[in-house]
Amino acid sequence: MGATKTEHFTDKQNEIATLAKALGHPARIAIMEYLLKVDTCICGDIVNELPLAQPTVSQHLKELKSAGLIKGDIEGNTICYCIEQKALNKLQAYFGNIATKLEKKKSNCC
Amino acid sequence: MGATKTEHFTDKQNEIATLAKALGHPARIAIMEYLLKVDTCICGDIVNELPLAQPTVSQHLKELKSAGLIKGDIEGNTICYCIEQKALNKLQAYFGNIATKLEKKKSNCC
DNA sequence: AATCTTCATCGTAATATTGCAATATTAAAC
DNA sequence: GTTTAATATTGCAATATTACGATGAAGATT
Repeated sequence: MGATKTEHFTDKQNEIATLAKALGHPARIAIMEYLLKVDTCICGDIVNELPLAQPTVSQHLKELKSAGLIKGDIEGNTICYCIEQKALNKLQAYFGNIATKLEKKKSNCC
Repeated sequence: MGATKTEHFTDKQNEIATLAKALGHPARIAIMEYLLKVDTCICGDIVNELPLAQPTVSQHLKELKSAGLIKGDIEGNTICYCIEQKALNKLQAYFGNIATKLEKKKSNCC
């Protein structure tokens, strides 16, 4: 096996899982944090920021992009990668909602 | 390889990545949502809620637990699994913070 | 005590991920 | 047009994940 049975879950569940999965690696968290920190988007130096080889970083960027967490614009022979705000808003809303509901419940269990 | 190079990243980055990774599967998202919805914690019927075999569900629960997203108390021969609120608060805070910073930035790029 | 119920673990097959060296691609610089 | 610089792609080895049948452990039921 090894293949996730996505068919059986709702679109929303799959969407959140995809976003979470893409962030489920410290290198990709580090990339997001770097993109958040940097003002200009001359993002060629992500490789220098990370302790990983260039192809590996490129692959992580690709995964973040295909999950919709970042977008990349070609600009000459450099590429400008940026955080896709919409995706982060979704995550914020999702976890905010859960946290709020948990607060209300105030666990009558465990 | 296949093994993540966690040593090179900060504890915080690894922590968030671990939480995100654990949520990076629709079945585990579904489990969390079910735990959130259910009032009582007679959680033996998670298996019935999901389109997966019992050992698979058990394994997903184990992963959620080892990531610190849920906790489980043995109660007779059933187990009461509940959401670990602290973990959800961390996620909320993390993504809330990023979303806020993005809002302030108002992208001068891409 | 034999049985049932609930859940965990083991073993294993199929597939996915991680990481990198080597190699391509593409555009700017010369 | 050749070189340089920045990024992507390919191919591959090591490891991890996903899923499930079979089996085990342990309390509850009869």
